[in-house]
Amino acid sequence: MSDISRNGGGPGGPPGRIGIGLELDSVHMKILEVLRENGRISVSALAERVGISRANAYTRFEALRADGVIKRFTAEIDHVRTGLGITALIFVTVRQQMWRQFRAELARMPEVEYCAITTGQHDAMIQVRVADVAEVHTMVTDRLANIPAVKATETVFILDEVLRRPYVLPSDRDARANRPARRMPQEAQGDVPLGKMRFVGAAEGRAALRKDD
Amino acid sequence: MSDISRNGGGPGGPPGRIGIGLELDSVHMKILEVLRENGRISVSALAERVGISRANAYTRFEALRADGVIKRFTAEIDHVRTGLGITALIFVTVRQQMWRQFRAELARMPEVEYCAITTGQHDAMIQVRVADVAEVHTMVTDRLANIPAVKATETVFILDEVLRRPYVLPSDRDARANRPARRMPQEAQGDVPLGKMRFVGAAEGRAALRKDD
DNA sequence: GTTGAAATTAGTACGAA
DNA sequence: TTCGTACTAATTTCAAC
Repeated sequence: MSDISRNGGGPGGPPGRIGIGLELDSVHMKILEVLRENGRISVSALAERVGISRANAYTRFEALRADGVIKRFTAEIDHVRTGLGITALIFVTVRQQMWRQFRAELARMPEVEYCAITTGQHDAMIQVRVADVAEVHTMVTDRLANIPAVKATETVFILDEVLRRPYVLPSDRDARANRPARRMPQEAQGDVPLGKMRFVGAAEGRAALRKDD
Repeated sequence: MSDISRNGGGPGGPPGRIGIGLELDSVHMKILEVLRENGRISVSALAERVGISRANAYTRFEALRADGVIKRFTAEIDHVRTGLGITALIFVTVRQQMWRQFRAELARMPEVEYCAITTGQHDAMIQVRVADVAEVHTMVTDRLANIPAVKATETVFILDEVLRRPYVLPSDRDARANRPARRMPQEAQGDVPLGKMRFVGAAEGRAALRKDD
């Protein structure tokens, strides 16, 4: 239970100050802005682009790393070029109180790139990358369906990945034209059909069962 | 139209050889394996871990970059720590022949981290990161719903991100116990209810409308 | 494709503002 | 805290093999 409970639970408190870690100021954010675009930039060049001294850049860089704000540095690669040109999303309905088993099985599936627990009709969404559509078929029928924790699945293919930002920062939002003021935060959490929108609420009591089966 | 049409369209041809770029051998793959875990490793250290000379590592590293196999280096950061602790998935139904407009509007939404065009009930899935649930509400009702290209949306919240691998490589799959042989690749593309599985096919003719509205 | 040596740059330590 | 500088270690580049 990382996201909603820790930050979305209460409307109070400014964003950016969660937990006991270091406070993030605008300089930290600038550093992150540079590093998301170029994760291999030298600390010297980073200091120059952010407008601080090298020593300061080293200190802050290390602090961000040590504090877990920066989780890791990675390379984005072209999956088609490596032979994994097929991407699929598999929405999984998990049997209650079998989450632990589901997680354990996930760890044994290397073709799974991403897995998130969601509200709505299904319980989890996993993203897989494989070489051809037959492998998706095999994966869903032979591997996923054989996990007792899996009650049902629904698969869709990704035809194109239109956009992938390294990650989003609060500063991006501020750069936008209309900064929306917060309003009625409670209403948005239930089933609220508003015009074209449709929110899908979580099943009863599921939220409490996430981390520990 | 990047993924399915280029690799999944025909069953022939070995994976890993798509397009006219450089051929990727096992050494290239080893390099990618290292770089996905540590995007900031020096080329010298990389050479040592892969078991090749420095000069060779530099050549291959540069080739992978120039050829686009490595698209960029980035930092993975803790979104909760930066104040964007709420993650939501918005499934969008797009009005036919308005894809170009939809893409243009997406580019103007900095809170969108990822967008993929999918088969199935909806046309696209976008992932957004914001500070609180109210912002999701505002975004869907005020911004997305006002785009003429958007016919309908369905929103779910991400309660927990269980797993995020930097990316998947074919070598991961080979490390698995049971390597599945390909079989009936055609059947997997349609609506084939098989036991617990349910494939959701694409709407008619939508595949052809992806890149160019 | 590899090795080794020169030039450059990165990382560290420490005193001053 | 942050900056500036000097010092040490490592990396990158480039040459010959």
